[in-house]
Amino acid sequence: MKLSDFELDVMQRFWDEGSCSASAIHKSISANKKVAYTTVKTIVDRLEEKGAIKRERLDGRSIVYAAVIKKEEISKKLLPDLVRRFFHGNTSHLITHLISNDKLNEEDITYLETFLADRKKNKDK
Amino acid sequence: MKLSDFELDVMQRFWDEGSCSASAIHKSISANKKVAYTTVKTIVDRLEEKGAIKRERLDGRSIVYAAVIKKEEISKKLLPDLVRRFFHGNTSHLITHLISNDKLNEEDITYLETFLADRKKNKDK
DNA sequence: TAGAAACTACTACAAATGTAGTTTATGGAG
DNA sequence: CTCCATAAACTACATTTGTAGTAGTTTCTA
Repeated sequence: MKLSDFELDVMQRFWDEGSCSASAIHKSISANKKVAYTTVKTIVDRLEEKGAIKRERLDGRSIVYAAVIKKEEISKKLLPDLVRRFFHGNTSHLITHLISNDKLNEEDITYLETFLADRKKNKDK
Repeated sequence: MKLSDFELDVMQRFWDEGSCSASAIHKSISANKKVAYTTVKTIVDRLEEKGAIKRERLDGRSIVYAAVIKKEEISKKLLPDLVRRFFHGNTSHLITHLISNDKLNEEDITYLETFLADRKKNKDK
């Protein structure tokens, strides 16, 4: 399933906040960028056509939709593409890039070290 | 600068192999998917219009183009978006996701540990 | 040197995307 | 019970993207 940027922004709301109506999505998105309600509704309609969300119930006249596809289904497609394109298919290179460029704080680093250590331990089992 | 998927695939060649002609790009891409030469040429033309590449010289009748924008310029835009969308803006989450899901081998893990250790050392200086 | 091969420039077009207006129906406030 | 704000449904349209054909031009090659 291929989703456009705007469609992804809308899915974000379903993934983060669960089921909601088109107007709820519109309110949420309006906080960041000016966009007409009907624009958002169009995207919601397209997501429904694509089978990314489905009608769950009614709240007054409002249709409450729920996500059908999971965030992971999308990221599992996007990540390998990105790694291939920008890091020669080598995940380690992406990781070191992230560590170098994304100003991780000490806490993050420690967390990662622990994570790596744990992973090694579990691997041995 | 926003580039489409196909445009990115073409840029890939410039980034990896340096300056080249439309037919060289076509040959390279043809190895993976069947596509007409003129299709590739159209993408190359669009990349030139966008200012992503420029004419460098001629090789017989062939125009040899060179990348203008750097890979980093693009990935520096895409990565934060991806992290925001799929990992709540938390880079560490993306990293642990990559470590967990992308079957890194022992070598990769060791490399990362070393990388983290070095980074810590340099930070102290 | 004449024709083939290959390359550029230009044109075309359907599908996807971002954006929003118009029409119609209705839940709910007073 | 009536009216209106609001939501759904439908329509519209410019731009971008993927895809490729055609026409014209230039370098080789036999």
